[in-house]
Amino acid sequence: MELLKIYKNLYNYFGPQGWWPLVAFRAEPSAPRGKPFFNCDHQFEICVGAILTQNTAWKNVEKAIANLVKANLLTPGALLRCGTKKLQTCLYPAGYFRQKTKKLKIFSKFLLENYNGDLRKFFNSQVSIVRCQLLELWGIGPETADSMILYAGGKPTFVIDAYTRQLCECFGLRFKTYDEYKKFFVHQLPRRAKLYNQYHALIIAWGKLYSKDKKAALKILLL
DNA sequence: TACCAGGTCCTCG
DNA sequence: CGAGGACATGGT
Repeated sequence: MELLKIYKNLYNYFGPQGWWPLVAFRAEPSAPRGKPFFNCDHQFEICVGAILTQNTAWKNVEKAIANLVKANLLTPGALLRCGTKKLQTCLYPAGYFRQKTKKLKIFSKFLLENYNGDLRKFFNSQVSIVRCQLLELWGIGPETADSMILYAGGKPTFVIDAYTRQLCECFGLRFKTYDEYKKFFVHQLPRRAKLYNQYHALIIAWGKLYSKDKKAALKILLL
């Protein structure tokens, strides 16, 4: 299973994937040197999206984020101050709305208390520390933490999700833990955020196809 | 009508 | 540890 070759096959088929699908703020089209440009607001939206999309279709997450925007709640301070009932109503379409309300509150509180709500400051800390801090928070597991670090922080951390495991499974590969999957990928790929970002996004595109048309999806891998 | 979607936490053996 | 269940809505 040659990961770079698979990457190329996926890239050739699906083409370059967009940056994290922002709802409230569009990413700047004229980013310098192809680097994604985002500010604190983008970063926070990405983190919120990462939590809301846990085991949930992105379509439903979009509705919830749109509600947050309309209610002017897309900052750590506003989320923390917002009443639980009101926040639950906003998050309702994303499912697990009681749990997710709690998760967003806890995450916002953490950011405010430790980084004054400044996402840039947070992600500029050492990656291993950022990851540990995220994992200590209730409601944030390894995938959500890595998504935040990669997509909001722009740091090279490979994200493993259900589709990634599914792809490995196609090659008869199965590991026990999240970290074992991660090692398998990072040991074989150049350590670059851009690559990790595209690769993960491509795997998602592939996974969605796979769920509809296994044959077509398998064919792409084996080109 | 069931089953699943870019997981995580809790409980029980 | 590891399996099994709970959490919840919306699309197919």
